[in-house]
Parts: sequence; structure tokens; C-alpha cells
Amino acid sequence: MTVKRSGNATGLGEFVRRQRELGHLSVRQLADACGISNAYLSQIERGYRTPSSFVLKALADGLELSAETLYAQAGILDPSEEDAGDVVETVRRDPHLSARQREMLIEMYESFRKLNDSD
Amino acid sequence: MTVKRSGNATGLGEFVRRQRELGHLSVRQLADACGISNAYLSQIERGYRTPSSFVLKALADGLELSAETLYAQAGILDPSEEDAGDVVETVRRDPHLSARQREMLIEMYESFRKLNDSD
DNA sequence: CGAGAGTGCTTGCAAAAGTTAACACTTCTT
DNA sequence: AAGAAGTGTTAACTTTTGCAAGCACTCTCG
Repeated sequence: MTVKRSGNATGLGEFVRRQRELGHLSVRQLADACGISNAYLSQIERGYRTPSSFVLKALADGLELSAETLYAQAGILDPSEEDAGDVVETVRRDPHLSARQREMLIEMYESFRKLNDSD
Repeated sequence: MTVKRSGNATGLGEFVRRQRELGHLSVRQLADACGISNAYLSQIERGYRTPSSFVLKALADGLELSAETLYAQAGILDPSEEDAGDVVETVRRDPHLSARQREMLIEMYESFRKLNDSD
């Protein structure tokens, strides 16, 4: 195969592992939720295997995040196509919220970020 | 693998073939453009093979359509997930949050919206 | 008529994906 | 202390992916 492969495979694995740990799931729990074997998930997380589209999709579902995010992490979707967007900016621009509500959401978001960083 | 597979695999193949013919490309031409073998492309189009994420991405590029479109055809991406923009989507895509944190933010956001609507 | 060159398709194989069954380790229970 | 149950990982295996090489066919051209 001439197609570029596995350039970001490790990045994907690390991302999956981080997401799994943030959700306090064991390898077996997530693997079961995804319908794949725990051994395989372990290998994916450590960059020894490159999951297929279907497994990637199942992982996204199991981790409860959008498939785009995972695909972007895998280096499959162009950044321009996925563009995760900045939560803070999007909240600021939302015309349906009051100023106070915006503030609360942003504060909540940032406290989550801070929490996760200190893990 | 227990993950649902190849449900739409044939649909994908037919779609690729249609797109290729619309572009007046031969199997070999598209295969070359995608960096895959013509034999393999032929099998994909007739539903005998399920292309990996990387090949799918290459096919999208070769056919000059967005990866989302192809992934949707493959039954991998939900069509609803295709457009970005609002707060909920942005939160769902944020790679730095845990599943629970995402849920909390979204719930908070939606309760705000509901509150505001009833004014 | 041939000889190229174009079309899609089949075959056989190497390499990668993915599974089952174990392993070594920790933690909790009795 | 020992056993049960949880953690992640390894090894050996089967299945699928993806390719190189070649097949059969059509069309064009000298």
C-alpha cells in the first residue's frame, strides 16, 4: 500500500488511552463497550495496531465523542474538515445565552480543563 | 470482531463506482490517484473488500469529495454529525473533556436554553 | 490480419488486523 | 495467608487487507 499510514497512530493510541482514563474505564470495560477484545484495545493504545474505520467508529461511540474528533486524532480527517473549534469562543458567540449563563458555562469548562490537566 | 461490519460496505462500493464513472475515470486511473492497486479498487467497488480508514481517505481525495461524505456512505459517520457550529457540537468534539464532563456541560447549556425559551 | 494498449477481473501471497487464552501483578475479602 | 476478582500485557493463532502478476476481453492502428 502506498497510502500514508500510521503516521499519527501513536498519537491516536495515546489519545484513546487518555480519554478512557478520563472516563474511569478499564481496558476491558471500554473494549466490551466497543465490541472489540481487550488485548486488541491495549495494543491500539500503545500504538502497536492501527484500528480499522469500524473499530475507530466503535471507539468513538464507546468514548462518547464525535467520530470526527477521533478521526482527526488518527490523522485521517483534515484539520480543516474537523476543526474542533474552541468551546469558549463558541459559547461567547451563542446568541441564545445571557451574559451570566455564558460566564457560568465558560467557568465550568475551564475548571474541567484544569482538573484534567492535574491528573 | 464483533463490531458491525460491512453492513453498508456494498453501498460504499457502488457509490465509489458511480462517482468514478461520473468522473470518467478508469479503475486504474482512480487507483493510481489514490495510491492503491487497481485490483484492490475493483474488489472494493464490488463489495469484496472493506477499505481501511486510510484507503477510504485516499479514495475521498481521489474522487475529490469530502471525507465526511464518503464516510457517511460507508455508514461510519452519522450524516447528522457532518456540520459543526453550535455549542453542543463543539463540546462534543472537544478532545480535552471526559464523557461525563461533556454531558454536564451540554446539560447545563440546554437547561439554559430551555429557561430562556420560556421567557 | 496482428500488435499494442486500454478496459475490468482473478489468483496467490505477504503483511496487518483482530481474537482467544494465557500471563504477572495489585487489591480486596475472608 | 490464600483465593477471588480486577488491572494491563503477551503469545499464538485465524482472518482480512492490499499488492504483484497475470487472465480475458475490446478497441484502435499500421
